Amino acid sequence: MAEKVTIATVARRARVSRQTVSNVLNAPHMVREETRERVREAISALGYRANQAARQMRTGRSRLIAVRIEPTRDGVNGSVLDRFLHGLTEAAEAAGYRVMLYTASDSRGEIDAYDSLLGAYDLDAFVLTGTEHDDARTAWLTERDVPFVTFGRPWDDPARARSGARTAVPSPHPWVDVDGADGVAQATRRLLDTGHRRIGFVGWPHGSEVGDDRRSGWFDTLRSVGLDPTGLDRAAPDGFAQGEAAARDLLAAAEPPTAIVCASDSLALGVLQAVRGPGDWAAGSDQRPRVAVTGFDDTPVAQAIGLTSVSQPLAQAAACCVDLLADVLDGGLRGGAAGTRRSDPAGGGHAQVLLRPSLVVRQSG
Amino acid sequence: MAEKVTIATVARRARVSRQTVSNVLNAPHMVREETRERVREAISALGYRANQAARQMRTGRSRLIAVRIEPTRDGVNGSVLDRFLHGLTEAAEAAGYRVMLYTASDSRGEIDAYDSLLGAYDLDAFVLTGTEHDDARTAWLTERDVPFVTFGRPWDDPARARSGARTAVPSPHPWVDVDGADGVAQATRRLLDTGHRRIGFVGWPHGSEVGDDRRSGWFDTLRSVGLDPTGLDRAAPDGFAQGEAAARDLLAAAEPPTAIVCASDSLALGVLQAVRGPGDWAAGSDQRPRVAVTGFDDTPVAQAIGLTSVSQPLAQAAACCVDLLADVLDGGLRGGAAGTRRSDPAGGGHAQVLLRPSLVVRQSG
DNA sequence: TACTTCTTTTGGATCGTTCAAGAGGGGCGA
DNA sequence: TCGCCCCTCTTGAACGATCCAAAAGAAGTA
Repeated sequence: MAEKVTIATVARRARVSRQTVSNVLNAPHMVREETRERVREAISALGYRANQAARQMRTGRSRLIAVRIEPTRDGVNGSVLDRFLHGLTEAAEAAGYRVMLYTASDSRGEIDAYDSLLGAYDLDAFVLTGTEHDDARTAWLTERDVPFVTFGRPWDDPARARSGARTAVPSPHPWVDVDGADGVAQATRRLLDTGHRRIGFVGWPHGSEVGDDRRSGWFDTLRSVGLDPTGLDRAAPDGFAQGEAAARDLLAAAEPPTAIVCASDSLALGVLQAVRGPGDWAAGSDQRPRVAVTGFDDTPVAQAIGLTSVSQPLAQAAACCVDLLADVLDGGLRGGAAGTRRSDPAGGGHAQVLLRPSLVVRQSG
Repeated sequence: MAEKVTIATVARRARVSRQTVSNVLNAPHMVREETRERVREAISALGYRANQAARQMRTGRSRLIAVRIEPTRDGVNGSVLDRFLHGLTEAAEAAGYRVMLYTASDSRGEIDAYDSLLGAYDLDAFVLTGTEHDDARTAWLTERDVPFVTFGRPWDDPARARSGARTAVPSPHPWVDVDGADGVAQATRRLLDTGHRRIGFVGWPHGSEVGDDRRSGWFDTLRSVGLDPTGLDRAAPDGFAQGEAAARDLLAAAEPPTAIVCASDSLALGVLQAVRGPGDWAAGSDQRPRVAVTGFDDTPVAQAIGLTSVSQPLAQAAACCVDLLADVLDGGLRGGAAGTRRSDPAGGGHAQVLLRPSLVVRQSG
């Protein structure tokens, strides 16, 4: 077992003091070029790595970011969080941070978890996935000046949230989100472009912010080209069977739609079932279905089944979360990720990023 | 902002010394009942929480466990790791540990990650998911006496691995796994019980340990009742289209199988496609398919589509991983999880746990 | 009373790092 | 020449916990 390498070991070898080594690491400009080089050489020769615990004790910063891991959701959308987590971990590593997990069964439990994590591990920041109306968690964190970013808009004021970053309204906290309305609009527009005129929508029951936002993308797009969406949408809880039932209902109308846009892949899978013949299922089939179907989230199932779906840039969203946090934590030293639509804080508001999803076109539509 | 609560704050309030407070926390038996109570009262009144960084600096233990988060796999099986992670985090919290994530693109990168994590954060242990033949990572960790558990058997010697814990062969390191062969055997046996005699198998190409293990469950079960499995299995890389192709090939045989067991839900989904009529897809349908199909992993897709599938007890597996680590780290203070088949170390080997999966029967078979 | 033994408490040292303050040397203007 | 500043580097102290050695107190024994 090799001797433990500390800053003192490095200092001895480079024939300087501990503080100089520390300066090379944290404030290189204060050290003369020649000395800096000598210290760097010693560091890599000895394989020195700064001990985070000791650093944390002095600075109060742990370089740790916490994110909640939720129990797998019902339905097909299980792997979304998974992909986000992976992106988050990767981006955090690049920025010199690590990701720590915690669980909680509800908002109250999540706040307890914050308390415990902050007390024991001095966490630097939190990433919240999914935001609620009038969120108790964001209030708690804000009150205590704990840095955090949400993946999901603060939906407190629907009218404001709807417009999102497009008008750069001051935000109560930094957030990153994917523009669901835009994704659904892309899907709808493409169907219009390929000649469809009666385009239906199967989404979640009214009242869910994310669901209403996605529906608005379909609604507004139809209206913008002078088509009447009335009677062409159905609301159903997320799920295969619910999607199928909604689609059957929609198709039983006097003038059934020739295409259906869905708020999730789970619903879309059910809709496809209601709509398609057996031969169409094959991934390799180039046979067009009778009714075009579009999903949302581009889950592995959509990929397997050949379902056209709206794909969220999860890795990019995760990278943005880390960027925003790094801005707060490191004092704006890092630039934003490339290609993001970023609204910088204005009038006391916080940074907000709204990403555009992309449409992955497959055989289903 | 409240004053920071340290062990000294608690000591002052309870009118004892710091050491006495520390003893109450780490060696309560050394402190007189009355004093102990007074200190406990002060701790909860002040909301004191031990600072892990300071504790770690003195003791060298961080109470942190690391696990790799992999990029989402191809195919339907995305949420398996997700569920395992959730269970791991929950079990770790209960045992007083936290879970930290890291990424790596290959074995070499993973070893670099170990090095970095150990150097910077003094990690207590690692959980490896998925094991390879002749794994470089386990060798590295063993060499440096870093505690770890693998979720997945060490497959170094196929003959030995096949028998698993059933014979309690000394293991090179602690591991937890799910008995895939047993899961497939359960599925096969159930098909036999419901009258099937020609039962096929669609699995991965030979050479993958997990795949061969699952195939053996089907093979051995047929043989045990005097049936000949010859010609009734097909090998295909994981995926929907591959499963469909394999099934078509199988069904084109002179005496096609009346039921097909699959090594994954992805394959099963493709097999179902090759096998079923359109009406059978509905989750609510009670129409029996022409050919019974069984998957593996009980993914959300299987749940949505009504596919009979073998379900891995992932939460339990995660809890076992934590138990085994706690045994090593805390010196065997904790008992094993209830209801596990546990082989305790014998003759210098390490603890190993082989869990039984369960069959979730749905409409598909 | 003095000595021993056992329990409980105390003060000081320590882990590895960064902060605050200061020392030493050279350049520059008065 | 002196004083001042700047640049570079060094020294001592601190963060908050635990470990260690030893003191204080209680109780038993000669």
